[in-house]
This record gives sequence, structure tokens and C-alpha cells, in this order.
Amino acid sequence: MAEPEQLASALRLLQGDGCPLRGIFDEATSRWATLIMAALITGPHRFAELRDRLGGISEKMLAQKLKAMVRAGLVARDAKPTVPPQVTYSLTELGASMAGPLTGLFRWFGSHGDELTRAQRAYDAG
Amino acid sequence: MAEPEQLASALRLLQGDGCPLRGIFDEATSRWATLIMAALITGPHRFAELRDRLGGISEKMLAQKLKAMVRAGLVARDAKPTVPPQVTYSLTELGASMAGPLTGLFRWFGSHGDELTRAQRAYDAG
DNA sequence: CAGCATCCGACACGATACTG
DNA sequence: CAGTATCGTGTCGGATGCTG
Repeated sequence: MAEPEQLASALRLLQGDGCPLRGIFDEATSRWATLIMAALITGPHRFAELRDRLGGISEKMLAQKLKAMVRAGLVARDAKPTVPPQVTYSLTELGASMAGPLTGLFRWFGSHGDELTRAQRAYDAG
Repeated sequence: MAEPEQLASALRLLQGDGCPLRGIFDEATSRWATLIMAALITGPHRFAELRDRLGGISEKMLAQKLKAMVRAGLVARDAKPTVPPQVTYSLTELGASMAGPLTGLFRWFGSHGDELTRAQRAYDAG
């Protein structure tokens, strides 16, 4: 197969033999994290903006996921000490570097969405 | 920002206003699905091979996820009517086309894993 | 060997109410 | 506005045992 060794190493790490990356990977590719990343790719956003842009996420989950992503070094939190508080979230350099591969995935879904839904409908029909 | 329109459409779809793609996206990027895709990128595999390669997945989840991925048209199931049964899973053409963007993500994790764990450790220390 | 059925615990997630 | 606290529930996901 001769995959590039970087991929091979990623695969090995993902097999889960107590590797710490596995947890981070699960978190970073979890349901909301990818969508939050997508929302932040276009630039910094405030808490309420993210909540509105995402569609269906609860404030609890949003706060929780954002905290985890800050912890993973993907997202930067910038809180201005004003009243009312004004908190802005943005991608860190690390997060921005992940954005590239991620938008690849998003674009793929954008262009193959029809095939997916058609395949699924065909399967259900058969 | 001027993101390519394909990405914009993907983002719009992902906002979840009753869009059917959202469900498929959640499924395809769910915990095990990405890992199963990764395992299948290197070629067809049998059930037990996948179970062993994945590390930590239960047979129930594997069967369940494989079925969902077959339904989404990402994976092909080839069952030989022998005794004992011999079932091989492989990527469909659609699945293979998703593999590209996906390996991009995997490679990113392969090369930025250290930064992630370091960032997390630094956060926990602070 | 493949994989379905059943049971059950853990926790992901949402709704609501409350605080600085 | 940006969270935190608390509670309730559904789903995720593992362990075990059984079938073709």
C-alpha cells in the first residue's frame, strides 16, 4: 500500500493502545467540535453568535465544547473585562492549521451530499 | 472572507435547519466511523480484522457502524456464501473519494499530535 | 466466523433556572 | 451577555450469550 509514513503513524496511534492522542482525536472530531471549528474558520465569533450559527446546540454543550477546545489549544478565548461581558472565540494558530484538512472534509460533504442522500434512500428502498 | 461557495453551502447545510445531510454528517464523523474509514483506506478487510485493527471497539458497535456506513453508501459488504461465512468490507467509490479529505485530517493529527498533547498539558498545569 | 438479541451502566445532551 | 448548576432522559456503547 505504501501510504505515507505520517498516515501510518496516525493510524497506529489511533488503534488506541493507551495512546493519549486518541482522546484528543475523539474530542476534536466529536459531533459539535467539527461544527464549531467550521463556524470559527470564517473568523472570530462571540458566544451568542456561535450559538445562533450552529443550529440546535444547547448553551451548555457550547460552553463545554469550547472549554475542551481551548484546553486542546485549538481555540483562543478572549474575555474583555467590561459590563456586560464580551467574550470572543477564535482559532489559535494550531486550530487554524487544522482548518485546512477540515475544510477539505466539509467541501467533500458539500459536493457529495446528494450522492449520500441518494445512496441512503436507495438502500432504504431496496 | 470569500470562502469558496462549496464550503459556504456545506456550512449552511450543517446549521441543521432540518437538513437531511446533517444526520449523515454526524454519522460519518462519529467516533468510530472515521476510524473504520481509516482502517479501510489501506484495502478491504474482514470483520475480525477490523475489530483487531481498531483497538477497543466492541463487536456490536463495529457491526452497527458498518451497517450504517453501508447504508450511507460509503462501504461495500461482500458476503461469500461459504461455511464458515466470509464477509469482506471495502470502500465504495464514494467512500474512496471521501478518503482523500479524511487522510488529510489523519495526517494533520499525525504531525500535530505532539502540539496537542503539549498544549493540553500546559493548560492543565496553568 | 459473522453478527444479532438482550441487558445494563455511563454519560452525552437538552431544558430550565440562576449568577456575575 | 456569558456562563454555571442542577436535573431528567435518551442514546451510546460494552459484556454476554446465542444462531446460521
